[in-house]
Amino acid sequence: MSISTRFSVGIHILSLLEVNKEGVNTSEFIAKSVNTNPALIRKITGMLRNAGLVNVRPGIAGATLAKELSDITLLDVYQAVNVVQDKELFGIHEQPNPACTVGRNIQDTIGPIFSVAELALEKALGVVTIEDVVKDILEKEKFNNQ
Amino acid sequence: MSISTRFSVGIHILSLLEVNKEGVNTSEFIAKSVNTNPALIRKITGMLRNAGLVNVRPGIAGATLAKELSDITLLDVYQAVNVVQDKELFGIHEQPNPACTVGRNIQDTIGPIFSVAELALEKALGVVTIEDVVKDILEKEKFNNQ
DNA sequence: TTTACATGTAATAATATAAGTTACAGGTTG
DNA sequence: CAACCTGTAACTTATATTATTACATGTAAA
Ligand code: FES
Ligand code: FES
Repeated sequence: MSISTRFSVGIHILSLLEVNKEGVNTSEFIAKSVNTNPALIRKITGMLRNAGLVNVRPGIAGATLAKELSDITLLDVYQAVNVVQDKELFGIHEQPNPACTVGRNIQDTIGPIFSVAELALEKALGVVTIEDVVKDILEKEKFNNQ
Repeated sequence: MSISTRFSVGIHILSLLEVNKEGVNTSEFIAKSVNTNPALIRKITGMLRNAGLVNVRPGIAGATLAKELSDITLLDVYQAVNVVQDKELFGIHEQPNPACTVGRNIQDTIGPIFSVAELALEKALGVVTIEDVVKDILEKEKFNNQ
């Protein structure tokens, strides 16, 4: 099992909006860059818009960033594209046997532990910004062209 | 999307082996406790055995713990039941466009970042043992019976 | 205002994984 | 040998992802 690529695609889109900020970033253009189809890009862009991360409107070609690069964390993107519902990173088996000591307590015991782990993950995503990502991309690019 | 319940079921099984250590924990017995079917329990028990966490052998009824409770972390279980391949918690879109600055660098940039987040998650799981889980279950049990 | 084009969105299909179920081969014990 | 259990494969069902197609709606320029 892996977390949906909507997350990495979301990061990709935002990075592209910065790197290609002089151009017009239509869903078709972005789709070619990501190597998928425009409808999926529009769906994800819509999610990013709902989260206040990009500007995009019906009929008007191209999306633009709605916030400073340094103000968008990977956690923002993670939450925006809705790959994991809150407190549901780990699935917990439903309806364990209430007649069993373990069964009637396991969910309440495991739940908070899983939440701590989930928060640790989110914290790690929260300290990285799209600015960091773009800088790293441009550095790698420079290095490869030497 | 959620990580497979094999993880929570694995924790459930190990906890049950301790709480019911006086009894014979056959796959059928465990299945009733977890509220699923015996074949799935045998599959997961087999994974726990491969990871050296339980003793279980063909023809012999019942599984037992193969290590001290305090020596089994949730990370051990997480890895044993194979819910997430190493370095693959986050899916990354394949074949981004190599003709694009972002496309030809995004994977190498995102990969390490995702690894850090994944390690943060695993670290959080590594500090909790099955002993902690069992203790909490028994505490909750005592509290509910007051 | 009409034409061209972009976004929003729904419907559909293909693919992958999880989880439930059934069946049976093979091991162990009495 | 008989009863019982584990290991495992096959099949089914359910669910989520991703790709694809289609079209309504919005915008702007000719
Ligand atoms: S239902 Fe008893 S251990 Fe989960
Ligand atoms: S931004 Fe991902 S391929 Fe160009």
